[in-house]
Amino acid sequence: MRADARKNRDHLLAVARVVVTEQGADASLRDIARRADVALPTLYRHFPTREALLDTLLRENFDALAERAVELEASGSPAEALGTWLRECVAVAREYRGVTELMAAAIGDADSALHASCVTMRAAGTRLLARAQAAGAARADLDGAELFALVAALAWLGDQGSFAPRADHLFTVVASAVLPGRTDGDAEAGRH
Amino acid sequence: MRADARKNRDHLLAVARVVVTEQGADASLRDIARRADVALPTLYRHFPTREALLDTLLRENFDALAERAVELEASGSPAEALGTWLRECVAVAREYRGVTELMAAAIGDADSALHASCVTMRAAGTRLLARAQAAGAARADLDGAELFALVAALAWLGDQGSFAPRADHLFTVVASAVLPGRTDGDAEAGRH
DNA sequence: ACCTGAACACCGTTCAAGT
DNA sequence: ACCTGAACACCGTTCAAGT
Repeated sequence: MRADARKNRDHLLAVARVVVTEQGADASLRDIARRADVALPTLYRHFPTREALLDTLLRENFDALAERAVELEASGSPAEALGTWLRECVAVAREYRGVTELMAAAIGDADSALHASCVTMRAAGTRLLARAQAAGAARADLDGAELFALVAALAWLGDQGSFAPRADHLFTVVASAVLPGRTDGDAEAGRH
Repeated sequence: MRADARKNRDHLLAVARVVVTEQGADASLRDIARRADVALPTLYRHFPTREALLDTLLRENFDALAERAVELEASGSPAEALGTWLRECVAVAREYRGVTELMAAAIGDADSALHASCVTMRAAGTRLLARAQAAGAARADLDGAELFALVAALAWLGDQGSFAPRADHLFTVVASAVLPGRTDGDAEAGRH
């Protein structure tokens, strides 16, 4: 890649991070290009699709979650590991508004630029879930795809302004369905 | 209201019902007006806001849910009544794509045209929840606002194509958190 | 190889003019 | 009282032309 192109790409990404933080995943691409002092077709050249751009913004965090899962697999109780990881997943999925719809679309579309990251994340969750199930700590009738969906739904709740104040408590409620009988390690037990 | 205006209004509503079913809650207003053979400002005159239009489409169903709650309050076990009502709520919220975001926005905004309907619905749920809690059947640390949020989240799951096949099962999972210990009356127990 | 101006077809919103 | 044509400011997407 030519030096000027590299510079444009990096700058576009930095600006996109700001704008998507402000406006969410459906931010105006025109606005991003404008604020990056670049013509719109330049943005399209580097990121042919809105998803390609968001993929680049998200992949880092998604892959970090997969690594984090490996870490947690080796430590603590299976139940606590899963609970902690779920909480961190929701936090990452909430980093930008509107990402949950994207996750849902990407996991189901092999052609999506985000697909690989989502599949990696789901696989990591599936391993943690299986370990907790083997220990009898997690609901047996759940699979990784459903865990992924629950994470997305909980992140979605946090994205809706009027539900956001309840999002933490509702995480606890749903987590208690995934990990029945677990009383330690969740947000509220840890708080008092 | 003048006869021609009434006719326009009714026709707009009928067309909107079709278009919103096809395209979801963010359907093109221009398209609705076009397919109703009416100029765009005519649509704006009758429904000054997209929300005002959707409110009219939804109010009927939302109010029916409130009535349905009254019916269920007087019948069967408190747990079964709540479980049945929750399932029907999710079904109504899934009637049009994108309604869940709208519900979340409307419940938190007193100026929204949908606000009253949402508040009525939440109140109905709160009564059913309180009855189930008094019977020791429902989780004590939940309130009506959280129940409303859970319904919206479950409906949202059903709206995401890739999650939709899991939506029924995830309803059962979440319902089991709201109504712990209940083994009858849910979709899966009823199916075998 | 990379960038840009300019166009195209859309959208929501609003105003002044018609009947 | 009600409806409409037409304009405005936006948007995503793409092409031909520049360096």
